[in-house]
Amino acid sequence: MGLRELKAEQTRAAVLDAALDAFEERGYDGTTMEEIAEAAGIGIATLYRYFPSKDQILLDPSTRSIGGIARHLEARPAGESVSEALGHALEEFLAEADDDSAFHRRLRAQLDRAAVPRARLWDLWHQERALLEDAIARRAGADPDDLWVAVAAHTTMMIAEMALDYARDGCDDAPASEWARRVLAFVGSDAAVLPRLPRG
Amino acid sequence: MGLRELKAEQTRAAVLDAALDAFEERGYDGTTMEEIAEAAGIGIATLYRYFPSKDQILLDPSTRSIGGIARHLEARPAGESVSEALGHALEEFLAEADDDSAFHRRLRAQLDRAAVPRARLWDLWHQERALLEDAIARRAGADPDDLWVAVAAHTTMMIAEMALDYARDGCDDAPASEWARRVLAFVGSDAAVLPRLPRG
DNA sequence: TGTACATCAGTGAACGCGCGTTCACTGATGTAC
DNA sequence: TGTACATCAGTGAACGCGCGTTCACTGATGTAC
Repeated sequence: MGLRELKAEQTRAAVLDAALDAFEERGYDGTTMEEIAEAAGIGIATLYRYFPSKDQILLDPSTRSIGGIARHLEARPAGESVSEALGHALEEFLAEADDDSAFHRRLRAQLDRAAVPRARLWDLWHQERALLEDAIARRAGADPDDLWVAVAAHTTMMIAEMALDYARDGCDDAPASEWARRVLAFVGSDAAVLPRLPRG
Repeated sequence: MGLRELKAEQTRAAVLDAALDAFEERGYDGTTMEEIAEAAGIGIATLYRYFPSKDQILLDPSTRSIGGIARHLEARPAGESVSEALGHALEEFLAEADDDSAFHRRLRAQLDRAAVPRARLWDLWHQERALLEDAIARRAGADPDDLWVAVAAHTTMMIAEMALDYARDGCDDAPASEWARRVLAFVGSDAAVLPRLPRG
């Protein structure tokens, strides 16, 4: 890595640091791009060179990790069934989240508080699910439009989302993968409480 | 209803009409509040008197119908099990959506295209789910923080979301309740493809 | 039924604000020879 | 190793834009008597 790239990385990190501090202190909407630039020690034009919009500052790590579950699924050995491979992919994805730095968690907390970035994050989750559907269909040799494929992807993402939520805010310190196990115990068992539609 | 309220309703409807036309023609971001006001035949200050922000124009019907599933659940007879009552509540909620006017569908299509309103809509879904959790817990006499309650609410909302999505964009003209049945066949059966976590 | 007053929708111009863009430029870093 | 040139990060001021707010005001509708 040349000196230029090194300095660019440093500048990028300085912006993230400055922005996070400012957001935590004054909130996302209460912080201007000018203030972020000043705190990061760069000019406003430079800031926009690194991040094309304010929300991209918060979304930077999320954007980089898009497609994670699908990639994990594709990396699983061919011998595993779809369920097994999906379980391992989910496990690995959640383990990554558990390993996330405190910095990532702080970013994520700010993400949840600001409407526009949150909308973008949801868009990313939607993309993640679409990628997962493709990966499931490929592994199963099924049509990506098969309903069971969509259901499998939706369910997996729902479990992932609940596991991450509870690992972050839940009542004990269990890691996300443990929460996924607990959730799954209620989804996949005979004791599951599902809506029972009338006139079956 | 007095003359004042009547005129207010008319004005509100005129704004929604004008805004929807404009959004469909030039997009949400490509339409200014001034243009909407002019097309609705009112002043800009009046427009802000009716809708405190641009996104609230698109969210108006969604905001009014918040808490629908939970209300349906609470209206079910006490004799029904949680699963049965949840099934009926879901069915009734989806039937309402199927009955929605073409106008509502057009609004919803624009909602899906604009980031900020979409974020607000997701917030509303989140609230809807929280209300449903409370309603489920009350009916079952359970603690609202029980994990099975959250799982039941999440799953129900997931099914509702998928059913509405497929009813809107799906490959055939089946109503949302029919799509819910199809989805449920993959969630609640032995054939369900769920992630199987390792080291159970 | 009429009168006097209260209430409130409607008005449009002016404004503050911050996002994101653009510009012509400087100077540091990288590279070719 | 030095020189000449290319590349590109960084700059800051100025700007366009549209959202949402505020203001003092008009006039229609509602109500008390």
